[in-house]
Formats: sequence, C-alpha cells, structure tokens
Amino acid sequence: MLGDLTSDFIAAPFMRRLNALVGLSDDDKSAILDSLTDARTARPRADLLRADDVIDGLSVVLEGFACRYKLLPDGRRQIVAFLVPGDFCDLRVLVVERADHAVAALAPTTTASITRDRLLSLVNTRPRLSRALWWSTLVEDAILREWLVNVGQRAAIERVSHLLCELYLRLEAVGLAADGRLELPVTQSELGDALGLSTVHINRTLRELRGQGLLETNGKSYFIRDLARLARVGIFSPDYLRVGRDLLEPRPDRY
Amino acid sequence: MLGDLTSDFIAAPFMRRLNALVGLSDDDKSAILDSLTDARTARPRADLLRADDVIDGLSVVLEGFACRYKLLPDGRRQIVAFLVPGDFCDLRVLVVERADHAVAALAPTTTASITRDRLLSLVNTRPRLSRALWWSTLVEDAILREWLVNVGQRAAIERVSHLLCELYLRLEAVGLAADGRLELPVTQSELGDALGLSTVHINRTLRELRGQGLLETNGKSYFIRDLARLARVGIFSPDYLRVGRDLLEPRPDRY
DNA sequence: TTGCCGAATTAACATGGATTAGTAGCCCGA
DNA sequence: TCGGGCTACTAATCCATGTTAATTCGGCAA
Repeated sequence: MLGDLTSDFIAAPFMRRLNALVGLSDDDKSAILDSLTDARTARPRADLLRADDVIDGLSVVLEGFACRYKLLPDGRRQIVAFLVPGDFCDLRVLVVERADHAVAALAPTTTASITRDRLLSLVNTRPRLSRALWWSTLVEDAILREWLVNVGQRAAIERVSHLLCELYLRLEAVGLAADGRLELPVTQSELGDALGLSTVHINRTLRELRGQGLLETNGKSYFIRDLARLARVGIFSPDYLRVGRDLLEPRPDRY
Repeated sequence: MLGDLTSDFIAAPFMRRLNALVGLSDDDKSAILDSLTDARTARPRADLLRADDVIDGLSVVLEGFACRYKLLPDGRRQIVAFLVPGDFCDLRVLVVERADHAVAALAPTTTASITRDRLLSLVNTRPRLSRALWWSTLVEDAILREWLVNVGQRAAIERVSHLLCELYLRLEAVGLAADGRLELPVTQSELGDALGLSTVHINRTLRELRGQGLLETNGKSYFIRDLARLARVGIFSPDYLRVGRDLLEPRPDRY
C-alpha cells in the first residue's frame, strides 16, 4: 500500500475516473486504494512496459502522461493511445500475460500496481469494481476506433482539432484541465506519431489553428479559445468517450 | 436452437475459432451451440446493427462477411473491422447496451444470436467459454491497434498487402482459405474505406501488386502467389492475431 | 556566462495519393 | 433483348502532406 494521505491525493484522478461511471461504494474505494502498491516514477521516454514483456500485474497511471505505441522494424512509430492519470497500462493482464505493444512515459509519470492475484480476487468479489474495469476497457476500445476514423478519414487540421478536443475532455474529467486550458507534455513529433502526420505538418497545422483564433499555445500549455468551434473543425462528438454511460446509470444493479 | 446437423455444419467456422485457443470440452461446445437461436441471413449492404441500437443479445457471424464502420456527418466512412465467420458482432453487449458503431453485411451473411441472459449464465458457469470470449475481444483489440498502425504509418502498397495477409490468415484459420486462395466479397471501394485510401488508389495498388507477380485477382477471388513476399511488402507479422496464444495454452486451468 | 542539445519553427521543394472524368464489363430486372 | 446501375479500371491533373534543410529558441550543465 502507499502512504495514506499521499496516496489519496495522488490517486485522486484515478478514483475520480473509476467513480464516474459506477458510483463505487466507500468500501470498494478503499479496497482498491489499499491494493495499490509499488508506486514508482518513470522519466520521460522510459518504457513502462515493453512489447513481449511478461505482465505480472496491473499498473495504473497516477500522475503524468504516457502512450501506447507500436514500432515498425524500420523505426516508424504509431502511438495507439495516450494514457492520462486514471488510465490503466495493461488491463488485458487479466487474461493475457504478454503485451503486443509497448507503453512509454512521455512526461515524468507515476504509476502504482495491483498484483494479478489481488486483482482477480477484487474482481470476483466486487461486481461494481469489475464493471468499472470493463467500462474502462470499453472506453479504450471506443477511443481506438475513433482514432482509426481520425487517421483514416480526417484531414490534418481536423485530426489535430479532434485530438485536442478529446484530450481536453479526458483531462477535464480527471480534474487536470479547465477553462479551455490544458497541459500536454508531448512534443510535436509525438503528436505526429499519434496522428500519422509529420512533425513539420503538425507545426503548420497548429499555426493554422492559432491563426484562426481557435488555439493559443505556449510551450506545452494549450489554451482552447473556443471549444465548440474547435469541435466543429475536428468533427468531434464526445459520445465515444462515454460509451453507454447514460444507459448504465439508471440500472446500476442489473448485473 | 438451430437445426442440428445444419447448425453443426454452418457453425463450423465459429466452433473452430472458439476451439482454437482454449480447447473447449464437448460439453462446452454443445452448450454454446444449443444456445444459438434465431439464425437469419442479411443481404449485402444491410445493417446487422446500427449505431445507437439497443443490443439485446450477442450475434455471431456464421457465414458471409461483414464490417464494423463509423460514419462522419459528411458521409465519409471508416471501416474499423472486418468480421469473418466465427466473429462476434457485438461482444460488448455483456456490459454496454448500445453500440457506438454500426455493423453491416458486405456479402449475404448468416448470423445467429444468444440472448443476453443466456450468455451471462454461460459465462458464469463455464470458465473456459468465458476465456474464449475474452480472448476474442483481445484479438479484436489487437487487430484494431494494428489497423491504426497500418493506416497511420504504412504506404498504400504496404497497407493493401498487410490487409491481404491478415485476411488470408484469418480466413484460413476458419477453413475458408487455403493454398493462397481466398474470396473477399468486398468492393474496392470498401477496401478503400477500410484502409483510408480512395477507390482509385486501391485499384492502382492492386494493379501494382499484380504487376509484381504477388497477386492474382479475378473478381472477388484473390490468389496470393507468394505469401512470404507479400508479408514482406506489407511489413506484416502475424503475432497480433494470436495474442497470448502460446502463453495461455500451457496453463489452461489457471483461471 | 558559455556552449550544447533537443524542440519549435519556417521555407523550398518533392511526391503520394485524391479528385475528376471518363470507358468498359457485368448482372439483373423489365 | 434492352437498358440501368454497379463495379472495375484507367488517365490527367491537382493538392495535401512529406522531406530536407536551416534558423531560432529555451533549458541545462560546466
């Protein structure tokens, strides 16, 4: 377990996220908090998980920013997901022991772990917790599908806008963005790897968004001046971030 | 339930697929076969599932060919997955009631369903079946990630080659392709929607592959003349289609 | 302070793939 | 049998994005 006060504080985004859907009981909350062990902080660029690593437990991002990625043999890299505080590194540990992709920290990133056995017993005894985990994976899937749409169909300016909208909402949901302001501790080259665009073109596109008065940037601080308009440019609709949310709440006791 | 002999026959690819990983018992097999009801055949272009549809059960593709897709308001379409016999239309029915994307038949497609309640009871009483379903979703996820890599990083000829390799292996796994020959009942425009390329460019690219002696096509019949070489062109590695396979088999009783 | 290095930025140029605009083949229904 | 509507296929042209290369900026270590 982690230090109590500290852990509550650091784990706030995580709990906020789990709580958002299923309304965990206090008991559930402390059960999962007490299961978190082995907090550690990774430096930017460090791998949290390498492809083919044997996974021995579930890690949660508590602070920082990370990504899932896959490499081609010639060095091309596709980032297939961004992980923000509250996201899991490797939920599929429940079933599979080895990852097919790597996870890397992009900013200094603190994670904590739950052992596989502990996780399995939590899941078996706490249905709401189990549902919360399921929900997490489903949202991840939905995001992945939306990213495929993004990269497959949208033009550069639409892609960038869409990603900014998504990240703003996700960070806002865990209390890390507000009033249009967010910190994205990623380089333009990393944005490019996520969107299938070159660094240069990311830069051009951000300039264009700034020119249209939609965005201000200052280093890694982003200020979305008009979220509604940015969403229109990015053909962004937030539905996919709340998969089944409204439907689950009215009947939380169904399963 | 479906007619017995007929159902065994039609459901062969499905059972083959479930069986591939976890080695179901005869008992498991008949349990799931007996749960299949309501077989129906959809025509090409018919939606099997519409976005926002309330899902009342799990459908399995028994015969034919289908796709998951998402539409942008202006009509652009991204196909986010192909479903071959043995694939599930909507596994997330276990948790969520509404789909965030649609599923459409591309060829005449026969599906059968399992009611949600029946499915839940199967899952609760048959751990190996439950594992098989989990595995299915994980493979789907892995494919989705690989598609994102494909569309985000690979050039057109690589993308097309990669997809052909993937579909060949997936169809071969359920007994629907062999000796380099496969039937793809999809139009070139549909391939384009899956790969983020225009119809015209799909056509050019197929011509190029034919020109290089890698491929022969005749209508919707494809003949891969040299799978190894095609895989090299497509930077294709089949690992992602067997997520954790080798790791699960040695300890099938672990959960 | 100086020097270094990675990241941001910009400009010039190159190109892969989109778009447009056709023709031709094929199936199917009248 | 004909005609209509897809789908395959091709060529010409255009443009969004990649590539290359150089400059600037900011932080950080000596």
